[in-house]
Amino acid sequence: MELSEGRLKFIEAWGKLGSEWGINRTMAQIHALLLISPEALTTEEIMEELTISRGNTNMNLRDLIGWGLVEKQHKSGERKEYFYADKDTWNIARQVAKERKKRELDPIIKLLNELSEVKGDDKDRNYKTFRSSVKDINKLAKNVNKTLETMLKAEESWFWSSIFKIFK
Amino acid sequence: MELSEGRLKFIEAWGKLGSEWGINRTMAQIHALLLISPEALTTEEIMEELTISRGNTNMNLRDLIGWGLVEKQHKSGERKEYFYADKDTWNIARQVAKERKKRELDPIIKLLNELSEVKGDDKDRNYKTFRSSVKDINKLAKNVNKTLETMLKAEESWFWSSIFKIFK
DNA sequence: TTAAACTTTCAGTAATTTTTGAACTTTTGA
DNA sequence: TCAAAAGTTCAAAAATTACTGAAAGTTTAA
Repeated sequence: MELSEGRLKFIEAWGKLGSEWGINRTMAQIHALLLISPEALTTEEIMEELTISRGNTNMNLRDLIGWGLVEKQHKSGERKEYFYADKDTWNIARQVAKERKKRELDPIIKLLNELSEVKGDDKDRNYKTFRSSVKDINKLAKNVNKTLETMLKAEESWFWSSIFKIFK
Repeated sequence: MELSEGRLKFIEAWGKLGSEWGINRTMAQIHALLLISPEALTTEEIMEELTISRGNTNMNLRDLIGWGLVEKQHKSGERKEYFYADKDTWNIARQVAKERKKRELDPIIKLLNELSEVKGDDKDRNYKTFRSSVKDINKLAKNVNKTLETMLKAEESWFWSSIFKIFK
């Protein structure tokens, strides 16, 4: 396979994977493009490479920066902004985990705690099942949460940092 | 909070969570409803509770069965089919991991292996970055894959089964 | 074999999400 | 201070995804 074909396939696959996990396809594609680009790119270059509009490019780049996956760079003597993606897979995974935890896990734990307080009749089977399901999911969510928190500050833990070395 | 309100919030939240992770909202809501229902429910009951059409209910139930999260039940003397969800959170997580691995991870690993074969000029910076990114992601994907495989047959491993007891 | 009870399918419609592009804002250098 | 170049915004359009409902299919019992 040629490089140019490989690049296209990579971008396409990364976009598809993103959309299967609730991430905007274009955003994932821009990320993919930056991942395989040695130098930082301009908005123009991204627009052209992926044939998408200026507005779309701009918005998705901001989102990627918001996710901590891409950073703006300025070259001295130039007005233009350049965009660069961190290529360390472990950092990428870390960032994504961190963001999704904040955006999704934290709110769901908050809700589950509220739902644990629901009052009802202990003889009501609906009530018993509700309580039991909420309790179990809550427990799982809290464990995942605790694990993520530990992972996200792995440096401090000899246990996790040795586990992670296996992955690196 | 009252039970009826809690049930609605739970269903809503599960649906939202699903959609954030690339799972059809209605499918997640049906799953949520079954999770908090002590008895298996009929199509009619689900339709009514969630105010969705028969066709929608039927298709999403099939998908849930396909994901291994819901099972059909038959009550003797009755024509109707009843649907029941496994309420063990660990089984749910397991099933989801198993299915997503099969549907998404396996194909991406296949592609990454192909992309590892891309030929090019070692002096080309684009080529070098491409190779390096593909290689790193491939490594991560394979490690995740191996870990999932181990987890999915956790019973056989004293190490993982003791880790999992923490989560249960 | 018929009919009632239930399930499945899918073309058309509706809802949601994403993208465009042109107007607007900001920055910079002359 | 101005105009060119770059960056941002967002209403409307396009694309995608999900849902409905009615017709077709299946199963069961008499």
